[in-house]
Amino acid sequence: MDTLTAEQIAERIWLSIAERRLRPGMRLKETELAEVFGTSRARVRQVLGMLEREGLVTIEVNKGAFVAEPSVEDARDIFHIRRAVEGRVLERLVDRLDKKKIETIRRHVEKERIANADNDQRQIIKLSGGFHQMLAEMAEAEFLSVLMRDLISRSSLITAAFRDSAKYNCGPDEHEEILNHLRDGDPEKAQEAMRHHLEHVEKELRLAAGRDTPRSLKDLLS
Amino acid sequence: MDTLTAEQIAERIWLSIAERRLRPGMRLKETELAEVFGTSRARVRQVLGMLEREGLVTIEVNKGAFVAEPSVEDARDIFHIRRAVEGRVLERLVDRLDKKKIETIRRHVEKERIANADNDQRQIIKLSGGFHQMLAEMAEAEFLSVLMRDLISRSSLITAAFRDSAKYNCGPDEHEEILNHLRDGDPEKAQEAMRHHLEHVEKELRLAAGRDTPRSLKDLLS
DNA sequence: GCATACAATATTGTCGACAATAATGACAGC
DNA sequence: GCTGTCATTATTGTCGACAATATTGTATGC
Repeated sequence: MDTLTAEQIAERIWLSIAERRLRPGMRLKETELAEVFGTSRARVRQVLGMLEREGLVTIEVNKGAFVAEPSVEDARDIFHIRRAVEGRVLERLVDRLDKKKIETIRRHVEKERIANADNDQRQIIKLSGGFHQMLAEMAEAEFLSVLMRDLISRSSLITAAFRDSAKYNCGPDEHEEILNHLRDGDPEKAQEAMRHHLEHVEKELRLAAGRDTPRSLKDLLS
Repeated sequence: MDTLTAEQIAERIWLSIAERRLRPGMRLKETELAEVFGTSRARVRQVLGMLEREGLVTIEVNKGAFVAEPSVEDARDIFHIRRAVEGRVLERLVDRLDKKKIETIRRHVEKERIANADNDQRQIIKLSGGFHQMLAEMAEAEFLSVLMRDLISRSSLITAAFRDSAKYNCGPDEHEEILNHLRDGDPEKAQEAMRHHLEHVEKELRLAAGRDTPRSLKDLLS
């Protein structure tokens, strides 16, 4: 892979943020990124624009790009909206799922299980988001896919920022439970399982008092 | 106004689409746009990227940018999701509105009324979207504002594509009704009025059979 | 010694030139 | 006269150079 596309670079940065290698507030210099990915500054700027739109970085004019620093309120809002959107997705899914799609999802969950067994963090993160993205795409509403992509990005950042352990331990069991209810054609239970899943993820965040992401040195030293 | 910012250019193009001067499918050549707005191609490309993310234009690699052509399904989906999102906004608003904010909204609706009386299409479109954007921002959830902006853009395109008359006759009366219920602290009635408002707008679209936007000459001549 | 002004450096913002690709038109062969 | 091929033109994609701005370092006056 010689020349990376903007999307590929964006994914790499997203993964670095989700893996907590890039922490909220960190500076993202254009020339550095360009060197790292062996590309031009122009492309890096394009990528940073995409990431800003997805809420992963903030860009200050004439200052530069930084990994975004979501607030506790942001975290709550995102999960709140996400519960609503995932609900709509499942609503739409019941009419649209056939054996073939169920099988596709099943294979995906299987991959998640393997990645978990291997403790392959990068794959775990990618596949975990991919599960929800796949459901949104099967709902066959263009905008829901776009929206879900956005929500997954922001959720990844929030998880990285507020989670206690470095481990991304949202195992595939809950995904499989949702899948099983979908297979059984039981939308209510699928909805319930999804709600439970999202609440579980949110509960594991430290949203109470201590925040992980000092906004500035001032906050850090006060 | 000598040099326009990317946002200003994007707004101008959005307005042209909403006013039906730019129709779905129309080609948007970079050099032409650059000349029209007295700017560089680089900036135009930046703007086109923004508009693509908002769903207003589609970009085909090595082909160029075109005004997006929403399908009937897209239209239904957008309004479906929009109803849900506007509902969440109103939910959050009840706890957050004070006299000052109510007054701000009231003044906005007043402006809408004036624009309507003057039959100033451009102002009508801007203010009509601005009403919903204002509510979303008062809900104080960053992501809801971003989301609403997106939904408003796409709704404008859909309205332009599927509406019978050229007139943008979503008058300020329904906005005022929502405002009144909010002022009275009656969330249920506000929700009801919003639902009615959005359904009214959607009902006025020709989403049944005939579509306004031929995807290609083949469709047009078959 | 401290603060302020100024210079040097680093970083981002903007643009125009060139390369790559697609669309169009001309021409030759049949 | 029609079709396929090639050349021409038009348009988009990419990049590096330069300008504008912010940051850091240095010196100077008090």
